[in-house]
Amino acid sequence: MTKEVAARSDIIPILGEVFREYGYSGTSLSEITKRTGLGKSSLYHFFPSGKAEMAEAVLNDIDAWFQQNVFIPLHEPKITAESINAMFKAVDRYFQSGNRICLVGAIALNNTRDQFIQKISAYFKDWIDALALALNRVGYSRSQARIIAEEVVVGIQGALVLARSLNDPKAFTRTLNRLRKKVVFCSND
Amino acid sequence: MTKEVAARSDIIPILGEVFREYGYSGTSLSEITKRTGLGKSSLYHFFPSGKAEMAEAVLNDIDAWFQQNVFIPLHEPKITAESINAMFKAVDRYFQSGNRICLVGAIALNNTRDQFIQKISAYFKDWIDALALALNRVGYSRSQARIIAEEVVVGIQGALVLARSLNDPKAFTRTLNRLRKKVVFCSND
DNA sequence: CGTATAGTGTACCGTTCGGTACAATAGAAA
DNA sequence: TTTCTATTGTACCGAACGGTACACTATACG
Repeated sequence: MTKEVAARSDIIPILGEVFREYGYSGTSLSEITKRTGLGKSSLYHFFPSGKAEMAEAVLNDIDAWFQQNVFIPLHEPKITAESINAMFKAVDRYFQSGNRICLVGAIALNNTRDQFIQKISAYFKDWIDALALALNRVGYSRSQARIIAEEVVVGIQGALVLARSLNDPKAFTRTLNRLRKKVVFCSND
Repeated sequence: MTKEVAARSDIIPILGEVFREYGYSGTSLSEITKRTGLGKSSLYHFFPSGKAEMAEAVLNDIDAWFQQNVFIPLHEPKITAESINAMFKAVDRYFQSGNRICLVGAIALNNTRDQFIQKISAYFKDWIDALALALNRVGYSRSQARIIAEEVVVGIQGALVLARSLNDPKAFTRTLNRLRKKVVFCSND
């Protein structure tokens, strides 16, 4: 019952790493067996529908992380500039200061997107909605909050692309700092 | 000599479409034969090294387009705000107002990146360099021009991710307009 | 015309793909 | 111990993969 290692939930992060590295179609089951140390039979025991179910589980895992660490905190009624600052910290931690890509965004750019379009669009919608709500509560007008929230999410995604393209994680850090300063310290645009 | 249809250069845009749709690893030769109408033997006649050479040709094609329509115009010594406006127009046309993704960015997020890293990083470096130079000539300080140039490219890439994720090309148009206004009309940040 | 080269159709190669069948094992519960 | 379920190793499947061999046709050029 109280097993030290709960297999299924333990391998999901590994699956995430692999998908991040090879993309969905580029990830083979043999690579997954290598990295997880599990044979095919075990994998199909945990994920009867195979690769698609694994990716789904990874996306759910990502969504859960963002719900807990980003979206829900932004929904707190008593929100301050510091709370929004905290979001930037969480984001920086999650994307390892630009060394980690956004799997959701990466999948969105491939044809794999069609298979996971609900989760992908929900991820970005939830993020923008939560941030817009928080910005509104912190003083921005409703429409202004929407615009800035979208700008922040766009900036984060673009910065991840650029950091990866230039092999320069600092590009992500620069963008994150720029966005944080813009949102938290001043509202003049 | 003066053939009506020069096969190799004609199919490169088709290859681009296919890679955009399926990603590099997700694109199979059989899909390519379907879309181009060419058999494997013809494909290997034009691209002896196979899929990798096709992708390389596509990336070269993209680079040539951006050199001609974006980078070189930005290097014109006599540059005006209107010239920068023209860049935004060219970008909007290329990405079909948010209905087309950036293949370079998409490849950058996959492990395929390692194979094409030089071309990918050159693409973004050239873009930012050219835009920064133009912004500098138009009145921005050198350091300010760099920062804004990066912000613009980051914004474009992020907007393409978001537009694709939300199935909402308008998100791209919104971002492009925001960036254009910020860069062209005012320099207060 | 003849000849050379550019381009193509067909059949095939070995490998890897995602996925399945099933018997064997491990471990907790009784 | 027995028993049940959770987990795994091994062997295998047909299909698709990227790529090659080679003979064939079309076309340009002398």
